Amino acid sequence: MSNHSASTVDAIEALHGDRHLLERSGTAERVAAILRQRITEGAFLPGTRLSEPPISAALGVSRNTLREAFQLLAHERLAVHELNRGVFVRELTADDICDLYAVRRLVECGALRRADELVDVDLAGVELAVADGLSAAEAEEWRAMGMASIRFHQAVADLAASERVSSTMRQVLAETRLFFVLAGNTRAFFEPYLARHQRILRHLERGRFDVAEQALDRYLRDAEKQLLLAYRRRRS
Amino acid sequence: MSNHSASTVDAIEALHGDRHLLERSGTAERVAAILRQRITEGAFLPGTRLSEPPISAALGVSRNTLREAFQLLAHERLAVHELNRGVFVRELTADDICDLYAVRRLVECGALRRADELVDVDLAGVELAVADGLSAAEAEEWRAMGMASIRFHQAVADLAASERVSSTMRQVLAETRLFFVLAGNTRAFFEPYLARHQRILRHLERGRFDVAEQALDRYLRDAEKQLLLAYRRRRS
DNA sequence: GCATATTTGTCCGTATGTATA
DNA sequence: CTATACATACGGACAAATATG
Repeated sequence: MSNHSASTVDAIEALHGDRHLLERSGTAERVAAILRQRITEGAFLPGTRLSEPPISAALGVSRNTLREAFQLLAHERLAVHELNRGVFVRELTADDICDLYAVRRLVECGALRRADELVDVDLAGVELAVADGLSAAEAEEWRAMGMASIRFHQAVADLAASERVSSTMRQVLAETRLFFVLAGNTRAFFEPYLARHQRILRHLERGRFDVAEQALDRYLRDAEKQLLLAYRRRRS
Repeated sequence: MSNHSASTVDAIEALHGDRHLLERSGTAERVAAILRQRITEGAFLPGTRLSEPPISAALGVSRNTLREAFQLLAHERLAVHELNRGVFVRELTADDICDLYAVRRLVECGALRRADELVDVDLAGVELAVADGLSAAEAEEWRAMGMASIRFHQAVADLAASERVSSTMRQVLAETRLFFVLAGNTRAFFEPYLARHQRILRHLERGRFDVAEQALDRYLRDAEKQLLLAYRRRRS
């Protein structure tokens, strides 16, 4: 037997999905990556102004390149740009939550429908994401589990085997991360979804894409409700 | 020899006439708007390098601002950015056509499905786009008719009443315009779709969103086939 | 409501690295 | 291999808009 386990092979295989991260190597993209992480970690809270002078000084880049990075974040909707006022970390409204989940239902369920009419569908990415979610749950690493959940949904969208569908999904999921800081990256928020990930995967493995689609649709509607609840609770 | 053909030089020269569009706020976006139009008109052909020095000189903006505009175009996929090489007008492959139409089926049909579960759906936008298409056809303005067709599909996506769905559709349709220059903005290309726009609208007006969705799906599959044909013909 | 300080928007000059003839 | 053209990134400058006391 080879010293590469099945999951290792899968992990290497799944790296193909990360190739889009390597294509960019400009400074602006690297700066954007740093800020992106800080924002999704909650270090820069929603509404915070991202001021040019201190940040460019702190990161050691010029204002010009920093502004390019800001533009990338604004395009991802993680930040908003107000003319002559600067860029701010996006503040979410209840409407944003509804809108975002409407798009996710449209794209993710649509991806499954599209995958259903393809001849060759590779479920390795989905299986890996579910396995990672289980490991994270056993280790009680709730933040890692949130990331595994993100990967699950990205993998589902990737089943459509369309570069543009995957790219749209990446954009939408980047925004979804903003909700996680809202929900606090807690166990109570993520754990209930583990079983549903597994159930959807089982449907897919049996080739029942239509059943999987319905399960995914219900899943997303429930997640939306729960997030709206957390949102209102925080507001009061 | 430079990779700027004589017609490319002419296209850059003609930019001097666009300087009057630069008067309002958001210079980078205004520059992007000009280049966007020039690209979709076919003034800058696919594969053309968008060189910083001549364009910034012709439009009277700095290279910094121009680079911001390039980034916007790259994000819309109208241009591609290659590190340390510059930005080029996107060259389309047959795979791009298939991928693009797969996304359009997913988004547009998904939007109709979403609209079906909304209580209040306003068809005014769709009706207007169809009417404009008819006027353009009677006046035999085939380029105007292409624009009306774009508006029709955007209006269909807007029925989902989701800011993000509409935004995704705008992105996809911007790319679709690249195909029009490929198909040559001709009567033969656009005219057959007029009747189908009307038929889809009639289904919507009768509240038969499911029937409209099927008609739209067939419409998009046919359009894809025709475009692939035009693509291969041009290649030979 | 006004004067001041800060910040953004935009431009320029330049040094360095990279690709191509 | 060299030379040229170009993109990348920096730092400084100034006007205009905005925020602050």
